[in-house]
Amino acid sequence: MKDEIVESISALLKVDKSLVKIEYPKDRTMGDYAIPCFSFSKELHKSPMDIANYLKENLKYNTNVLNGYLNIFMDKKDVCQKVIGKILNEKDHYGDNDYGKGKRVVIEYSSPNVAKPFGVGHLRTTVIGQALYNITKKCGFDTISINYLGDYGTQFGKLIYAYKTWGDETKAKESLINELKRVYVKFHEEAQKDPSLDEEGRKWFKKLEDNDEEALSYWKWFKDESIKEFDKTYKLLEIDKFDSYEGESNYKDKMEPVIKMLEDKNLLQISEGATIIDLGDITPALIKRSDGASLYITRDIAALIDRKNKYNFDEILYVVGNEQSLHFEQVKRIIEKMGYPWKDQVKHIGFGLLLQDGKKMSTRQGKSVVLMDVLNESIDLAKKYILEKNPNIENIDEVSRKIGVGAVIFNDLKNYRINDIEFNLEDTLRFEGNTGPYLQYTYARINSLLSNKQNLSVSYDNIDINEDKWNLIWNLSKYEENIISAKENNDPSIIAKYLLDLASDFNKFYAHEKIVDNDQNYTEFKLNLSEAVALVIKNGLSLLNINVINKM
RNA sequence: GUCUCCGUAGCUCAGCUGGAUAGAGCAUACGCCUUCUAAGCGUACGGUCGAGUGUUCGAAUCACUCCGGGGACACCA
Repeated sequence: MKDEIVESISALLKVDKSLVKIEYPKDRTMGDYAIPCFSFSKELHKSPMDIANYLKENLKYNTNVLNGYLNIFMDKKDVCQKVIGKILNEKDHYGDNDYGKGKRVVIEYSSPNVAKPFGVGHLRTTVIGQALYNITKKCGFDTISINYLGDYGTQFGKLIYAYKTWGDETKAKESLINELKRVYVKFHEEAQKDPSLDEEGRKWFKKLEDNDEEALSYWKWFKDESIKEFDKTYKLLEIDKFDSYEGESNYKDKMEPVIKMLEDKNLLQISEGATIIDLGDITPALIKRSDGASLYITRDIAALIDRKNKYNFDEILYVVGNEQSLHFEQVKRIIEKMGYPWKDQVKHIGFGLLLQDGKKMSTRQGKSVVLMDVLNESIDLAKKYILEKNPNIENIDEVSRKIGVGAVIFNDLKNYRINDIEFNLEDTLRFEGNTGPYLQYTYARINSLLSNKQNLSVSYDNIDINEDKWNLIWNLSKYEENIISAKENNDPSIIAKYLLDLASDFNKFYAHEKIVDNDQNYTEFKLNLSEAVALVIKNGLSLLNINVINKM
């Protein structure tokens, strides 16, 4: 619809298409599309009003002119028939588009640390990453998800030593993660008294690096058990699987070649005993410690080059906190200095902190909060609220799980990702206002209406499309452009806001008029419209990895 | 100190690739269920868009300066 309008205007005024901007009027009653005519004014040496009036005379659309804007009114019945028809026909595929057709995107996200509980610190990367994965696929990209586990480093030497020294096999069988946590704490306590323990840790890490069998088998055991443990959290979040599980350990033998390349290109310098790359106006990157050990950035560069070779991506997204922006800037500069022409394909998708009372979220002891605990707490609270509203509900466990988990995810995704978000379980689970449960409630409401549907074909002859309905239909037609915008900005909150707006429009419609009435044809039309809304809510929430509920 | 992000209603935030009277939710006060899920809808109250200067026909939006807050800044990841 938009393209046609741009074509006609640019032809009529003989101006370049890029000059023709199509906006949405602030007030929806002013029109469906708005063309500001100010920018033509300079080009054509006429007043915006004259230009707008000229367009009004010569365009085949129904228009009006106000304050230098040309407002266009679409044929409501025509749009309505097309949009509803398209949605009911395409169902879950409504909004599919080929924005990214033929292009490949790699997304790295979640990335919990092996041998540690899945902390709430990894919630944001997980849900933002997963939403971007879903959105990207919807846009037709060939998408690859990578979970880059923190599975390497001196702490594994310490863990092996600690487990060998103080580990209890029976406890380990119950929960290896808890047992590792216990011995790791013990290690640190003992190491305070006896610093030689740190040396033991380093020795075991060295053994691990040298592929010592015993060290490797412990390490592998820790890693396998950790992944099993993570899968419980992923299952609750309904994240099936990642296309690739990698770890820092995958790159232990790929770093030397990278360092060699850097050397060959004369990029390395020695400074204060360490090996660095000078990056001009930003902080130099530390490639090797003064003791010769490699660092995080070296592994990241090795991994990046490896992925480029392996996947030949058009874009790679790193869903990692804002605080690492310097790190990624360094990575990009180094890639560029190495002579690779694709540094602009590397994108850091940063996000703000999860705060509680204005401070980084942690337990009373200052430890990181276990994500599973937060989700379970949310589910319990949801259950309590649901039973207050509806004591006879069926499938209470399933419903409270979907609402409890969905609320936490929605709370994370509803705001612009760069901003810090305040986490308050009460607010998150509020059953009023801009929340996940509000959307799920709207869906459930529509779902119960739909039992009245008779699947008749609708005649549009005597149908009145009032403001409530038109707002809804117009909003439904904008779904695809919102998905694309969410991808362009790599920001799932665009979808979340869109859905809130849509649900709000539906609830107005629902409150203002009766949907099932005596007029069979009109009822069927309103039910079709309702079903279209339900399909889009379901579809949009699924992009955010949130489930809908049929009854609540 | 340098770099960077942020500053919009009492609170949480939209709007920011410049455009028509600055929008939601929560909170507060009212109103709406003999009729489809009131987890909803509506009304009222609430704003020098941190401050200033500039660019522009037009600035919450762009640029610069300042103020306030967060984060990063070499041997962690």
